[in-house]
Amino acid sequence: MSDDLGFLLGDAARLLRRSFDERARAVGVTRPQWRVLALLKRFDGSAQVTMADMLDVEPITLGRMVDRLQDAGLVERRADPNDRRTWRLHLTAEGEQKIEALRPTALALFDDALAGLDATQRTELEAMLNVIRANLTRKPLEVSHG
Amino acid sequence: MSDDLGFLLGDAARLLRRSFDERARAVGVTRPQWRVLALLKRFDGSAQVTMADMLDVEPITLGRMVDRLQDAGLVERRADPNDRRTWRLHLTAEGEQKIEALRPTALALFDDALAGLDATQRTELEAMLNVIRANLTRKPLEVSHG
DNA sequence: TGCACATAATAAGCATAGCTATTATGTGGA
DNA sequence: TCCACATAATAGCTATGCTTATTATGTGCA
Repeated sequence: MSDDLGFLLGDAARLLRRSFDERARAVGVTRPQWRVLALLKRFDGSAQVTMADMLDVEPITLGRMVDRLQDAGLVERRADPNDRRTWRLHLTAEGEQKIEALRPTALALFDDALAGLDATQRTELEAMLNVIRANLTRKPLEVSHG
Repeated sequence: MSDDLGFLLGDAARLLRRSFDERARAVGVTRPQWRVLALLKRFDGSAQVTMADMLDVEPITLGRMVDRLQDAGLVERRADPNDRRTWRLHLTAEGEQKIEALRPTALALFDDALAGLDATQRTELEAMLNVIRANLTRKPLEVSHG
């Protein structure tokens, strides 16, 4: 029954998020927030629309997350000197600390989640999830199949 | 990098939900709602707490979903004759129709999502996701690893 | 009987995430 | 120059899903 795969995927993802949140609560950052921080560490100074695109999330969704991250003092919005519409996002020192603080938590979680799967299986799983992600990611409609 | 697996899983699940919602919007049911309806078809008359348990969701989360499903006329709450605390949930005729209407949509979605994975890979994927789910599902603490 | 505890459901509050609509600003063409 | 259109961000609405707290009801024990 290939239906089960859809349910399974949703279940596994929800459990992963729940487990992350449980462990990370003390640090005060959720998994999606952590994703934003981690991406920002690599691409400091990105515009919101760029970040939203990289995370494959709607701009408004990212905007709300940035609201909260800014309230928490982890991220800063700075005006773009060339385009008054855009905000440039920057990690604060506190934001960087959060990322470091969460690293062991995240590693432990993935360790627990993937217990019982050997290296080969993990590689295969990663490949298959990449296929699914690619299949479902919004693409230019050239690839239409209708 | 096993970190990527965690992100990937979340991404794939989010994309799956988004894609389902896009396709199912015309029918007016979301993926989680569909899950409730589908489970109810198999276990008509279940109490809310039982349903929440089967879906591995908090009772309040299910309660809200039932609120909306009831408003939409797809589900009915009927009093339990033996226990005045509990509600028994029942599919309405309209609810059953929704399930039927969504079946081809769901099948097409899973087809698209899993395109490029052969039967063997799908079986493996299912097995691995089951392992992950089992690893993360709340269990009695006998299985402690601390 | 009556009190302690458990259980079913709900309430309030927050975070993620989507949709449509709106506002402000940038840009290209007549 | 000015108008049409595009783009960046936000607002309001809805739905999941979690946490803690509360209400109503059931049950076991003294």
